[in-house]
Amino acid sequence: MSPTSKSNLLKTTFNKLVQLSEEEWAAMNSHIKERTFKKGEYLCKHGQVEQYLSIIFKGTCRGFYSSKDGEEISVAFMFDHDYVSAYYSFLTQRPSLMAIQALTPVTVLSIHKTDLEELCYQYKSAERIGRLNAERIYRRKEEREISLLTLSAKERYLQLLNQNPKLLRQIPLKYIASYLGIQPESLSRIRKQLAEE
Amino acid sequence: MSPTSKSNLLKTTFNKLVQLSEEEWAAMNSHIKERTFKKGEYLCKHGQVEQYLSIIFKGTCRGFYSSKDGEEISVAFMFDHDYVSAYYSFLTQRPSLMAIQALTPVTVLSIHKTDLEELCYQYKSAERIGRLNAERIYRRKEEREISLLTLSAKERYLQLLNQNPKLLRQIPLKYIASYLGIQPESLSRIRKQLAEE
DNA sequence: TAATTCCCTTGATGTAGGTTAAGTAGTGGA
DNA sequence: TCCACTACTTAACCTACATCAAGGGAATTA
Repeated sequence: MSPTSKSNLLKTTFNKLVQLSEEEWAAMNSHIKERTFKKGEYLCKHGQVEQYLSIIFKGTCRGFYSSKDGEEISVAFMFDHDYVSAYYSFLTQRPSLMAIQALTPVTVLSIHKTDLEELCYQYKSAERIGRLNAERIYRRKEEREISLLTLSAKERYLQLLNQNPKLLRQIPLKYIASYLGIQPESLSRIRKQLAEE
Repeated sequence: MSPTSKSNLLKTTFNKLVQLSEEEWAAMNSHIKERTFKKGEYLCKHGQVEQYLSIIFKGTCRGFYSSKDGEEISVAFMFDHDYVSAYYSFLTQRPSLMAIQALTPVTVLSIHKTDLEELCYQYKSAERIGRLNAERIYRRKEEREISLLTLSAKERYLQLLNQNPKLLRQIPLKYIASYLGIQPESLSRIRKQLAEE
């Protein structure tokens, strides 16, 4: 795809949060950096400080924690045109507990923390972008909390498929299992059950 | 307690988020409203739009959702000097899915959404307070997500007691059970088990 | 192409927590 | 004061999911 369509993606995405003037847009655009990752590479590792707020141009990522006993817990999957960032680390500039890994080859359009702060301070939209993003992901966590507290693993799986059918094809089942809070074996059995119905 | 100490509570609390000038502080203080609730009353009901961001001067509250089958799911407990608000509704000004109930007689110091927006727009701190609050509660949800995904009910109970021993005395066990994602009977068993050890 | 590894599945068995039912103690209202 | 109600507990039984062990197929590497 052409640089123009990448620009368009960014423009569209940011405009959902704040109405940027041509001037603001041009200033922001000049700081956008394209980054690519191979399958399996990390956009952000555990312990690293997240420098970028990015939007996925093409590809699939997952965010995950590591529990004390070394197990990986997937907590988010991100696709084309989604935001991607180890958000808490990005906000606080402290070492990240969450890692972000490319599950396919990935191209993202990134803006650096410093640039975003500077730009948006200048244009009075920084706090707003930050606030709206925080609110958005907070809401998502709240929904997830309800889902974890009230639904069975099978119901959560169906909900997930319903919300995001792409998952089925693109993401290894073991990651989906950990996202659902169950073991891969259990997910296997749930899928078998559903296929038989 | 005197009005002065109430002022002090507010000043201290807000100053943790933003450094307010004397002028900003005076302006904000003039819009603070004291509200009281009896035990069992609601600070915000399901379906209502949350108008206030409040700080508890004295008392204990719980926030809870209702699942489709009519069950209550407690998701937060708030004590003296904590923020309290049906936050998502406050942010979006849409009807709240979360209700907030006084578990004891409660006195809060509240600022109205409109006043906060106006004030802080004027003083350039609005978005900042909003952002920092959203980030704070987001982080809490993230921690809770991990806890729900990786710990057993018994471990979550111990973690909760550890973080907030007051809970033991002040909050009915059935609410704690629902917060932990288990039935009251199961919490009973867990408590018995722990007592025997 | 063979070898290795990873991913997914299946089966057998174990366990945390759910469900149902019953009983006790404390609390507020008439 | 008695009644009704709610909060909490206990016990018996049941279910969803975990754990352990094994095997097959696809993908990666030599």
